Amino acid sequence: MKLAFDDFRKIMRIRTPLDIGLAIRDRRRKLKLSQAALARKTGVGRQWIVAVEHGKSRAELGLVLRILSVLKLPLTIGPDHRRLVLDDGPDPVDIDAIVNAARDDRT
Amino acid sequence: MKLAFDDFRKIMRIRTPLDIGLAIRDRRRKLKLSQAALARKTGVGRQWIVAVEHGKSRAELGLVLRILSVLKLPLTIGPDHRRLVLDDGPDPVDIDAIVNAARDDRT
DNA sequence: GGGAAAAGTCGTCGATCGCCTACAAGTAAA
DNA sequence: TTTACTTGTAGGCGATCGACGACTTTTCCC
Repeated sequence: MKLAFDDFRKIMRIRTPLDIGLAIRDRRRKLKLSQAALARKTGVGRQWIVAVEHGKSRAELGLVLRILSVLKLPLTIGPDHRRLVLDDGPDPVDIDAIVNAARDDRT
Repeated sequence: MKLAFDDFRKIMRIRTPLDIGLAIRDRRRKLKLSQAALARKTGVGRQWIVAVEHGKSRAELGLVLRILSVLKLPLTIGPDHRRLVLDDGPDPVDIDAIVNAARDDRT
C-alpha cells in the first residue's frame, strides 16, 4: 500500500525534545524546505529552528506546536500502544488559521 | 472490550497548548493527584502545573515531556489519522530514569 | 576546484521563564 | 465555625528565552 507521503506512515513516539527535533528535520527535508524558509513560514528565527532540530529542551511549547502545524505533522496524545486506532473525525487542517491563532495565543 | 484504563483508549489530537493542558488535567484527576503532588513528582513548581493546565503556550518543551512521562501519557507524532496503528514495540517506561535524565537535560 | 546556498555559532537585547513566598476563594469534614 | 486541603493569583528573583546581525563551516551543484 503506497501513499502520497511515505514518511507519513511512520509513527514516532515522542519521549524527548530530540525526538521532536529529528521528526521536524526529517519532515522539513522531505518538504524541501531550508531552515530559513521554514523559519519564515513559522514565524520564528532561523537559529530557533537550528536549536530545536538539535533537541532544545527549553523551547516554547507554543512555537513547537506551530512548527508542527506548518509541517503538517500531527501530534496525538493518549493512544496507548499496541492498539487499534480509529481517529475521531476528519482532518480539517487549516494551517493558516492555526498559525495565525497561535500567533496571538501568547498567554 | 473493556480495558483497565478506560481513559487510555481516548486518542486526542494536540493542536494547541490548551489541548495538552486539558489532557494533563484529565489524567491527573484520574490518577487522584493534586497539583502539588504532581508538581513534586515531576520536579516543577505547583504554579507551573496551574499555568500549563490552563494552556500556557510558552511552557518549556522539556518540562511538558516530563510531565507526560510522569502521567504515562504517550505522545506520538506522524501517525496520520484513520489508520491502523501498531506500536513498534514494548513500552519500557521507566519514569524515574526519564525524569532524572531530563533533569540534567537542560541544553 | 570554485561559488553559492545552507547550516551552525556567537553576542547583545528586551521580555519572559519557572521558582519562591504569600494570600484569597472554594470545598469538605468535624 | 474551625480545620485542612485544593486551586488560582500576585510580586520578586536570577536565569534564559527567542530575534537579530555577523561570522565560520559545511554541503551542494556547476
